[in-house]
This record gives sequence, structure tokens and C-alpha cells, in this order.
Amino acid sequence: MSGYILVVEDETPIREMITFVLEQNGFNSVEAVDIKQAKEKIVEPYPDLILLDWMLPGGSGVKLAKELKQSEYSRNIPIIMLTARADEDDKVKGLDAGVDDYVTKPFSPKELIARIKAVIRRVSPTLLAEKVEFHGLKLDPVSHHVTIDEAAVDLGPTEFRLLHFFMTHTERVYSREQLLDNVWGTNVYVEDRTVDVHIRRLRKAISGAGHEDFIQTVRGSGYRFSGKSTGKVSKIS
Amino acid sequence: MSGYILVVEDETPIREMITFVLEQNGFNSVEAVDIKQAKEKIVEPYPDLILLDWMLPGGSGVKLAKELKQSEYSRNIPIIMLTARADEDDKVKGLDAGVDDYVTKPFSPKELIARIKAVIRRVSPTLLAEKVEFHGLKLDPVSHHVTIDEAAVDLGPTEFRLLHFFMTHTERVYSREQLLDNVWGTNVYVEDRTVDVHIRRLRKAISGAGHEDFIQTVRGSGYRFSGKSTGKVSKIS
DNA sequence: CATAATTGTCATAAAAGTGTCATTATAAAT
DNA sequence: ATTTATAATGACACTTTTATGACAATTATG
Repeated sequence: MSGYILVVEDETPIREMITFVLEQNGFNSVEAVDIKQAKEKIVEPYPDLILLDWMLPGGSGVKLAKELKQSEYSRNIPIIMLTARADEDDKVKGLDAGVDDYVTKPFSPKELIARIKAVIRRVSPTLLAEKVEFHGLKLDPVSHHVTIDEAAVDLGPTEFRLLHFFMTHTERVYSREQLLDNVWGTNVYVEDRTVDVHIRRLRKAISGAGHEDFIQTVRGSGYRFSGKSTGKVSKIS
Repeated sequence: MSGYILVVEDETPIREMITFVLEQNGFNSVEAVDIKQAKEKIVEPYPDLILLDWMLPGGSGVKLAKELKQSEYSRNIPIIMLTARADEDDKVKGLDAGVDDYVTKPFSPKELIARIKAVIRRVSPTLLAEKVEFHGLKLDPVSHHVTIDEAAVDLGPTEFRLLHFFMTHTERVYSREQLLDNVWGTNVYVEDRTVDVHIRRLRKAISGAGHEDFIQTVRGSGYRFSGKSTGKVSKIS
């Protein structure tokens, strides 16, 4: 994802935690520890979103938010405020400042990402959907188009998501449980073995030029999406 | 690898943040929100490490730590405490309880992982999902890929674990019993001689460029994984 | 509303991996 | 050089794990 997110937070551990979560979710991030730095780093790269701590040294975060929202240059950058207290009062002030959303500390990665995506989806949905490519296999999240060397591949929704996940998480073994969590969603009561079936469907769908070999079975552990060969011979019926 | 970390933390956002970081770093995690749950989830799977919040509902974390360190069953599980305040007093109490290390909230992913790895490295380095390399032989626990000079090697689960153990414990003789404990797991009723067979299988799998010589037989004692030659001539059929 | 797609589950087949044992090979000791 | 203990090996039965095809239920789609 080419999306740049500016993280303005003075507490280093928290800032690093945030950037870690962001990067794991495909965002790029730029860090700023105070308002001064934030103003510098707003120029290059031009951020697609700003995560702004409520309490900042050298001036409050709201003040900065208000400023950004008033400037022609930065008016369009969505801002999500990070607030320690779930204070109603804060939110009012923030809304006043034209802030787009809030996340209350502490927050889970899921919540943070969900809110960021929600905001981005409103503003520039294309950011969330970067095309992925892997050894001639192309996937476009926007159009839901998948091609192998320009030839269209037909996938069901679940296979599509599974493939998308794999293509963005290669060279790593995932257990069936992890795949269910990541592709089906957390807290889904679906049989582990169901994954096998979808793996087969996906393999069949992308088979042809040997691409089915990308999805590799790691006995006892799960599945892996990899460009490296395994020494085994595949056969899809 | 199968490294399981039990996270005992009542605040859901923080707990999820922790498990997210853990999983992204190749650890599996099990969550517990209070002491009661923690005690239940300590049984299966048997955790390799426990992250324990200082403040917990229904009894303090230190108390649990002390308990765990006193029980024969759980004595060997390393514990890292999560404490909100960098209070010297807390640390003293914790050390008293036999805790292995501390992480002060809020913490960065880097710090958390670093401390976890430091502790695990002391106890069972095999759990660390780090790539290992030994004279052209490479093993990646995350992807489960094993290669000899870039050529893929196909291993069964047990051979994989055995090789991983050897590669993280080189230049030292292990008895069959020790190997069973470390690779198969404690309390396994398996014939000693079974190790021989797996040794052969592993040797065969990594043979080719003389790599089978890494696994050396020490008559009367067991086996050793070593880069130094023995002067003997190997022959794998 | 009818038809087509998609999905989750099963039952069954097919693989792959495992532990033992009997036999042969080796090394150490007498 | 024998004897004796220990290890290597191949075979094999058995277990565990995966692949697959079929099916019913559910959800889109026209």
C-alpha cells in the first residue's frame, strides 16, 4: 500500500507500537514526536492520514489539528486523534477542530486499523487497494480481477480473499486456524478442514502454468505461499 | 515454531496489541484475562513463556507468579511481568517471586520482542523463529524452508524439528534420551532406538554435498551436530 | 422467483510420516 | 583375531494428516 501515515506521538514506545501495527498492515509511516516535527514531516511525503496524539509537548494536539484543518495545504488530510481519556469533552473539542475520528488509548490493533481504513475509505478508497503481483500472478483488489500472465482467473469471494492474503503474506507458514482468523475473520465457527477445501479450490483455479505450486502444504503445520520450489511434484486433478 | 506464549492481561486492547505483536514475530499466543483463566490455559498447550500483567482482577499478578514458580509443574516456564509503573518496589517483589524479567508499560514492540527473545534464548533457543545457517545449510522456522546451497530439502515434521534442534545446538553431544526430550517432547514413551532411525532419515535428506557428515555418531554417548570432520568416511545409501 | 454461484461439511481415498524390529555392519575390547 | 557391544539400515505395519469429490444449504443474480 502506498498510503503514508504520519504518526504524531511523543511517547516513543506507543509511537513505535503504532508504526509497527501500521507497517504490518501494509501502510507506510512517518514519525513525529512533537508539533514542530509534525509540521516539518507533513511536507514530504504528503501524508494520506495523520494519527495525532491529544497531549503533546509544546502545544496540544487539538491546536495542531485545528491549524491543519484551516490551512488550504493540509485541509484534506484526514486526522484521527489518539486520546488517553474517553472524555466526552475532548471529543467535542476535537469535532470542533474538524477531526475525522478518534481512537481511545489503549487500543487494539484491530480497532486502530479498522478506524484508519474507515476514514481512508471515505476519502481515497483507492489507497486501500493496491495491486499485488507475484511471479506473473496479478491481483487487483479494486476490480477484483485476478490474472495469470494476462489470462483472467475466476475466483469465488473466499478464494479471492484467501489468495489476497497469501499474496500479501508470502514465504511463511500459516496454520489453518490462522488462515481462518485472517481470511474468514476472527471468531468464526468454521471447521479447520474447510480450509483444505478452499485451498484445493484455489489451487485448481490458479493451476495451469504451475502456479498451483505456490500454495504449498507444510505437513503438520499448515500452508505456505511461496515462490520457491519444494522438490515435490504436484498434480492437480 | 510451536512456541506458545501465554498472555495474561485483563485489558483487552492491550492484550490484543500484545498478541498481535507476538504473532507477527512468529510466536503463537494464548490469551487469558484473569488468574482463573490463566491457570486453565497453562495446561494445554503448555506455554513456553508467560507474559503476566502486574495488576490483575481477582488477585495480583505477582501472587500468580510466585505460585507458578513454586509448583513443580510450572517452575520452568519463564515469566515476564508487565508493569505499568517503573516502580523499583515492584521489581523487588517480582524478583522475589522468581520472575525472569520485566517490561514496563507502555512498551514498544521492539522492546517486548527483545526481552522475550532474551529470555527464551536462555531457555530454549529453538523456539526463536530466527533463520539458522550452518555451512550452507539453511533453515527458516517461519516458512519451514530448508535449503542446502539454495536447493530445497524436503523434511518430515520430526526431521525438521530434529534438524532445527541440532542447528541451534551444535558442537555438543546429545544422548538419545536428551534428543527425545528436546525434539519429541518430554514424557514421550518412545523407544530410544527410534532416534537412530530418524537420524538416518535426516542424514539421508541432507546428504549430497557431504552435509550428512554434520550429524556425527558418538559411540556410546549419542549424536553430535558439528562442522568439524571426524576423519571417518561416510556413506549414505 | 428461478437459476446459478458459492460455501461449509462429510466421507473416503491417498499420502506422508512414524515407531519397531530383525538383520547387517562397525567399532571397541579382550 | 574373536568376541561383544553399539549403530546403521531396510522393511513394514500403523497412524496421522491431507486431498478430493459430492452434497445440501445458503446467498447472489437476473
